[in-house]
Amino acid sequence: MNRISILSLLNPLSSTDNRHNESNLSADLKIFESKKTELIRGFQEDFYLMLGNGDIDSKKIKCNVKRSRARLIRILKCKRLSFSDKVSLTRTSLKASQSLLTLLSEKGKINQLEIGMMKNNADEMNRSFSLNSVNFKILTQNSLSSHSAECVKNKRFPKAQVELLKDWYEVNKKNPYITENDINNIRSNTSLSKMQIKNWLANRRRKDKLTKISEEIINILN
Amino acid sequence: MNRISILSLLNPLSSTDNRHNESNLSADLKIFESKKTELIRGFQEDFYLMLGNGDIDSKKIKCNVKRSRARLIRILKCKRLSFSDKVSLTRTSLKASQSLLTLLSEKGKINQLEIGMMKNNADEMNRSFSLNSVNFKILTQNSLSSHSAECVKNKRFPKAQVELLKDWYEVNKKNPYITENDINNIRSNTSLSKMQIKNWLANRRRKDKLTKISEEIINILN
DNA sequence: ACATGTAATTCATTTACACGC
DNA sequence: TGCGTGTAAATGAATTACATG
Repeated sequence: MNRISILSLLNPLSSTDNRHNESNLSADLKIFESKKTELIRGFQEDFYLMLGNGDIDSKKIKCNVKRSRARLIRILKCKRLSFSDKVSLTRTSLKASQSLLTLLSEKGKINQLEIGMMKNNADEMNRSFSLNSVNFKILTQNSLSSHSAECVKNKRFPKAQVELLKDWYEVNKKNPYITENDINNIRSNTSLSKMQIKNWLANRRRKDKLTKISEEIINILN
Repeated sequence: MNRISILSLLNPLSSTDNRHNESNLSADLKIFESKKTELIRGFQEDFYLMLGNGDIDSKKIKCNVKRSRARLIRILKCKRLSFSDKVSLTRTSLKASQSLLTLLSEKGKINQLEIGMMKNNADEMNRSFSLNSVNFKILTQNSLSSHSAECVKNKRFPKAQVELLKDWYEVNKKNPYITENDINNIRSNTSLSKMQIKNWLANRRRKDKLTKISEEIINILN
């Protein structure tokens, strides 16, 4: 995922899409351009808000992300936009989010974050789009949420971190009880606490067990 | 799914499980028997309540089903019960529900109903058991719910009826617009109204369309 | 530290219905 | 009327957290 240039974000009118460089803009093209400007202006405002003075907590970030998401969805609802225009706007939005977050991170405003929509497999992407709305959300980490008193619990772990846990479980299926060593290993690669790793594994073992039991029940009932 | 005999339901003490016909009942066996009696007594009470005077509306049925479900779950929590005992009790419970509902139907108290748990494929059954609780619920039909002012909407269609709709859609995928004739055909085999069938198909067509669109987006974004 | 019960939350999906063509 | 589309409401499986023994 390429980042959008900070410059073009801060000055949306300087960012032009190559597809639309011809003169004699058609009516639809004008609409596209105005929507794109509207989109980027929104991000521009976000930039100033977020990069200004004052601390940022997970609640503010969450609000920001919700706003961005709502903005994109609202803009995509315009019937005059063609399909490929919508794709283009979605890409722009993603890039802008990514840039904003990266910048925040670089400025030391936040520690670790991920945008849920930047998923690396097509399956996930598919589901994101499946309801005709775009789900992109930010998953702030423990380090971040612990800053704020009214932090919003993020129930779901980041995809990549769950993958790590799954991998460990698959390898150690025969004896799925983790050692202190392996816990530290996972902790260093994730933002999960010791307790979270243990809970995850306990829940995972139970899941396996229940699956086995239900298979037995089915056999018996059949 | 065999029905339990009405006689044995109305007189729980006469119903004995073959497995437990030996004398010299062990302690665990006694527990099993007492739990089974408890279970059936519950249904017995339900029988009298439901078959007595007065009309039955969907709310009453829903209450009854909730109560039955809660009863079974409570009983299954007993740690002294072995796994196969639990299976046996679950079967008994299902049979009793089925019998109760059939009887109600035959008495003209209700028109059409189904117990959701009586699913015909293992996959569903698997999921029903997967959360360590037993989901059986009753799906009352339009004809039933229209009786009652405070009827509870049943959002989900019965599995089997959805299968019919899916079959029709698969066959007519090229031109998924149903004729009056086919609607009547489906109506005669289901409890669905004309509107419901049409809505279902409209929602189904949309689903297909969105899937195609999201695939395109993925291709473009990749 | 563990299994187990269960609360709280999230999410995709299912169904229903309104509006406009 | 039938249709596509937007969207509300409900459902239920799955995820995470925490308490108890």
